Amino acid sequence: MAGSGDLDAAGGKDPLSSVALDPYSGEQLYRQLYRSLRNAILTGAWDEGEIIPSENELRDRFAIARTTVRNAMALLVREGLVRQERGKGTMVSHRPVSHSVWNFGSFTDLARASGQRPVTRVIEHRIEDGVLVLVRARGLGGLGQVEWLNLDTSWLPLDQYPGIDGYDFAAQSLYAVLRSKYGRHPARSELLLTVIPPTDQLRDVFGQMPDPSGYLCATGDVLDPGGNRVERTSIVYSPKVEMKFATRWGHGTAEPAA
Amino acid sequence: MAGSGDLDAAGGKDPLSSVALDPYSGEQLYRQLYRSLRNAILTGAWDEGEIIPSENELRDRFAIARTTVRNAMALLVREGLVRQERGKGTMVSHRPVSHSVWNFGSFTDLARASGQRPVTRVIEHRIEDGVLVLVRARGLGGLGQVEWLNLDTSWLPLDQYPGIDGYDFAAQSLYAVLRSKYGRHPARSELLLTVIPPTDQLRDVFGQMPDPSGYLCATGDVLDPGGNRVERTSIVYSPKVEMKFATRWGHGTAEPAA
DNA sequence: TAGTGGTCTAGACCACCAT
DNA sequence: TGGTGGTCTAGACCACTAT
Repeated sequence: MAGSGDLDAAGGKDPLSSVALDPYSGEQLYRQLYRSLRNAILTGAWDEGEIIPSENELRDRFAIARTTVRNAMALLVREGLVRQERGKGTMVSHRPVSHSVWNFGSFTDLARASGQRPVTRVIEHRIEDGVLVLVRARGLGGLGQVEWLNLDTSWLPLDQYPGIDGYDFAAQSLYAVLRSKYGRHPARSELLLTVIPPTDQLRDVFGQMPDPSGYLCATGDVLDPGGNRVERTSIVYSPKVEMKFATRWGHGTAEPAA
Repeated sequence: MAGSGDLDAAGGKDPLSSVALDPYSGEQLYRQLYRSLRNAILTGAWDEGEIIPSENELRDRFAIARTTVRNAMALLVREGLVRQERGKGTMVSHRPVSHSVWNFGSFTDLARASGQRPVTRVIEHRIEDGVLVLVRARGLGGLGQVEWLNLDTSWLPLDQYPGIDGYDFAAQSLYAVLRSKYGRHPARSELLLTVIPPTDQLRDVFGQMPDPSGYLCATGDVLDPGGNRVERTSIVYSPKVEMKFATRWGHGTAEPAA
């Protein structure tokens, strides 16, 4: 079980304790290391600005060449997840979103926070190349009138979730089924924000007037604590949803340079 | 065709004929090679899609390690000036590259992560109702070509910042001025994400083809540690910027309800 | 088959930072 | 002074492409 298997004493922690690299897995070593570090960072294993294990330490620990470590680091640097400083070390550079009013968390949380009932309508439920494609409109409402706020598409491989096409996700929460029936526990998500043009389907669902020039769309993966993909998802947001974010810069004396 | 007379023959050309690397110049070897290749590419020594000398050829020619050649190549690839294909070679490319960013850090962070120089162009600088309206295009680049990634608008009240309209923010960082001249220290921001339709100005700045249906825009306040507004800002992102978000649900073993 | 870029090893020396 | 990342060497094997 991943998650709370930490060890060590004296405030010790080891976000990489359960990580092992397999040269025969078919995946490149530097990619495995990159994924492991990335997962630890995005899981919040280290705080903003905290120093992660040095290149030499990672080299010794995983018995690989430093070049391989540096290849992994290069990917993290390019993504802006870490920054490196000679003489000091490699620091986490991830700026977590805090106190977002409307976040990308679960829709049920959002509904609960606003004190309204979440409503789900299944719009599509089809199998495509061994994958269940589930399209749901999510809204808040009353009985007579529902305000539709999201259009969620989920891709669920049948080999990973045998029989999942038999559920009625208008009546049951998808995540509840994933947890109780398949033992999968969504813990975090990695999303890419894009703008998509209006379609008839979106106009139909959101009923927005006037027609917006584009909709905000978040596409990506929902992952379990170990960094394994639970589902692939795409969420289109109604213009009525106010997407607010709070970011903070640096720590203590650190300041944004521009 | 005077002087260096190796190879060539039929249509022979050698864009690197006058290039020599000096290990004692103080500049790193891979940077010297990078500059030489970059210069040759930008002066049109090779056509779009044309294959430049292979890594092994450059290694032998300049008597350096292949790692050093690859370090130079990595810079060119990151700038989108070349693309590499295994088995084929390294080809000149002028395709735009995308920039992956996690959350909304400062623009300097983006530049630092991509290892390129941040560039600022002041597009508007006017006073309106006692407020300095400053519109800046922010980009990454090079001397020859700049890739514009943001269009930032800042609103700065003159009563709060007397004389701020006298600075040249193409030469100085806005935040550096706010800190050093006005003692204001930006620490965090609260932003609202929206989609805005294309305008001629945006098309002009980003030069995106095809025209996107909308641009991602973050509008809100930049605050100091005490929560006082430092500036009001609006940032429009180029479609080339890949906006990534990581979210976490609950804490430890907590799980999303839906 | 010969050549390409992709990955990896096992070293080395350096400038820089914290102590 | 010991540790860090930055640079560099001199190899190696691989998957892939072109011929």
